[in-house]
Amino acid sequence: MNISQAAKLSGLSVKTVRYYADIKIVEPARDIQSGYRSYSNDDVAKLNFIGKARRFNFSIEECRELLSLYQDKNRSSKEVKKLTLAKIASIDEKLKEFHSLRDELSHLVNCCNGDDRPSCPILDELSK
Amino acid sequence: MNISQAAKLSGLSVKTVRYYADIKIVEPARDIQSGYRSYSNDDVAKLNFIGKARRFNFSIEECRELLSLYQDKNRSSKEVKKLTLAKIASIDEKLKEFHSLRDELSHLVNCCNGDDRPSCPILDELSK
DNA sequence: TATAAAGTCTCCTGTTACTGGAATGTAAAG
DNA sequence: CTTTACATTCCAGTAACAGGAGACTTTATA
Repeated sequence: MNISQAAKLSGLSVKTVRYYADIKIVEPARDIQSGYRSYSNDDVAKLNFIGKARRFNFSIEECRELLSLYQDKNRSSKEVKKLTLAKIASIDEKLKEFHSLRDELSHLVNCCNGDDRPSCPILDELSK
Repeated sequence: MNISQAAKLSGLSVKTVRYYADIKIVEPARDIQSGYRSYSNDDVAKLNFIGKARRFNFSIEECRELLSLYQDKNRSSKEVKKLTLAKIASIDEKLKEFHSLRDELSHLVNCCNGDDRPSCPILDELSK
């Protein structure tokens, strides 16, 4: 099938699918006549896989790794679990950061009158 | 003072400080002899301000806005509060996303044996 | 069948907020 | 006077694409 069909089936944009071909993560066959990319069902399955992994916040390089594990019938689930645990840990870090950011900001907002006068504890804090 | 001094006082890297000059957010004077950037205490205060605002997850453009509010003695605290509330809202969104990501991933991890056998519910989920 | 429209191709630029490095020039220390 | 430290500009790279130009192929319509 052509690229737009593959894009539709995988829920990705044509641009993204073409990008994935460029970076050699999903490399479709080529129609010799037209030079058009020609996607198999298997290619679409890979696109789907990557799309999902991306939504789980895995980077492209991690997707590459997961994909090769996925295609390796002898892989151990241990390896996949390890990658996933590392991902969870990095998400936890971000969660912590954002939580404390949020707390500090909302504290500042609560101290700020939000009126037409210039006095503003938010700016005061930023300039300390 | 020279750029390295300004960088040290503001807790930013020299590269970053130079970058901030390039994008015209903190524009120091120039030494006519050497062409070196020459930072005043006021410039350093701005660098500090920006550094803090960045740590609060404000983008450079938002920093620009906050900085001009900061320098406007007639600004109303309302404007600053509005920006900050918007920032909190966007952080809340990210928090929500990351929370649900985390939950899904840890659910998958709990289902995965993590042994030397190939069966892996994580990959199964990604390939669905 | 001629033409128009839709789809595809490659290549280039821009995004965010810097970081690293090369080549070169200036200032301070010995 | 030379070494060393610090400064300058300019270019490339980062992550993961999106947008657009110009050219070509395929498909649909008149």
